[in-house]
Amino acid sequence: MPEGHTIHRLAADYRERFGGRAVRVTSPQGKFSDAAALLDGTVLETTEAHGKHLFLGFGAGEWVHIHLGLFGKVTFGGAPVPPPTDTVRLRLAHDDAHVDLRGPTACALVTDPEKQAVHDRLGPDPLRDGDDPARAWRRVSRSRTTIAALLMDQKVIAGVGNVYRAEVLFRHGIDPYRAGKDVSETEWAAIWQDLVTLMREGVRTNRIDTVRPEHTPEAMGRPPRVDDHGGEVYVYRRAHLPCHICGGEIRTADLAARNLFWCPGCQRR
DNA sequence: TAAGTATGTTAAG
DNA sequence: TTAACCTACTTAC
Repeated sequence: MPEGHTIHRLAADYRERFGGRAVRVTSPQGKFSDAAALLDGTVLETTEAHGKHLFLGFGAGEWVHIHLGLFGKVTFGGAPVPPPTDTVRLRLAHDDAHVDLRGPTACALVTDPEKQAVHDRLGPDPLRDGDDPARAWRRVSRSRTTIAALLMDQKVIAGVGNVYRAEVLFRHGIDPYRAGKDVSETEWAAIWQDLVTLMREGVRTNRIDTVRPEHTPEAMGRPPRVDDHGGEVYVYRRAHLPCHICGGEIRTADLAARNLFWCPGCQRR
């Protein structure tokens, strides 16, 4: 379930479990077999995440560039290593553990310059120390595109997906259809800082929780949420349900082929 | 068994 | 704007 927090968490998990060790590299499904053969038996030196892109560094300028897309999944497991199922694109293993990658949009061996080209086309990432929100602000403040679309544009800001997009706009009371140029610099600074906090928490817990303590089901005497997407949220996938704060009906719409959710009562144009 | 859905992206028209 | 790609799970028939 991949937004940026998932990928940063994966970078840490791959590094912790396989970093600094020689690993067996295979591609049971076959689409990565040639590259897997080249890497087999070499040491995983480092890992890195930028937005939703994951890089596994095998030294000598050899990187595996992974993008999970909508369906990709990574599962870690221990030893003994079980026989792989036929959808495993990439398996790393050593004597104590293994990890399987299934269904990624991208899994390719790339060089340093090719990796750099990926960084160059991504905007600043709230989860990368030192990334500059002003770079994103320059684009947002000059754009007639909606803030909802801009938050999903990885060239503008890297790592935000459909859940963080909907939730951060709700938390700041901003209507998703407001144009970027009509968002104030103060509002943008607050959105960025909030994303830093929310996404760091997401890396820690491996899920997306955006509801403030005073609005949780327990605090408000509501029944627990039924939806199974993992975290506690205000509007994501809550179409036609009452808003936790104003009680009005949460709306949903298609925006650039993705589901948008917002509360017209709490979010202002 | 088939259809529908999902926290994503790219390329073609 | 649409289709294509990748997987797994749920629901309908």
